[in-house]
Amino acid sequence: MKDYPDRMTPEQARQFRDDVLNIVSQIPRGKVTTYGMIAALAGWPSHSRMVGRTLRYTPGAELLPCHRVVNQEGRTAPGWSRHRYLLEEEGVKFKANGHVDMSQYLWEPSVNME
DNA sequence: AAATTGACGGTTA
DNA sequence: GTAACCGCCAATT
Repeated sequence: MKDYPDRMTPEQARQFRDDVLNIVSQIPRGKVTTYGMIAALAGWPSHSRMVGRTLRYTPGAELLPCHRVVNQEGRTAPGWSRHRYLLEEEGVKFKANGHVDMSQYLWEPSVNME
């Protein structure tokens, strides 16, 4: 059963975009979060791909700590070599398999939004 | 309108 | 660890 609309209204799309950018900007230094987490916080679970899309194609995402967003596996973004470097610069350690140690660096989002 | 494409998530082998 | 699928959904072809 889909508990979501078939298609986002432009208004919802705008809201979603704003929420995503807002959430990303709140990730503390040295911590990371996941695409799915952000999507859920924005009120649209299962829109994890849209989060990545937003970060990739939204001009100004470079001003945000978008490097603190990784997938749930702890892997860095494909085709973005700097990603890992930027995280290591903040003290985030990577496991031997090249993934972020999520159990240690995953950001526990604060519940005070809306 | 149908198929393909992703800065994804999850399961199975 | 890798690889192959499947589900997801807006954008693109």
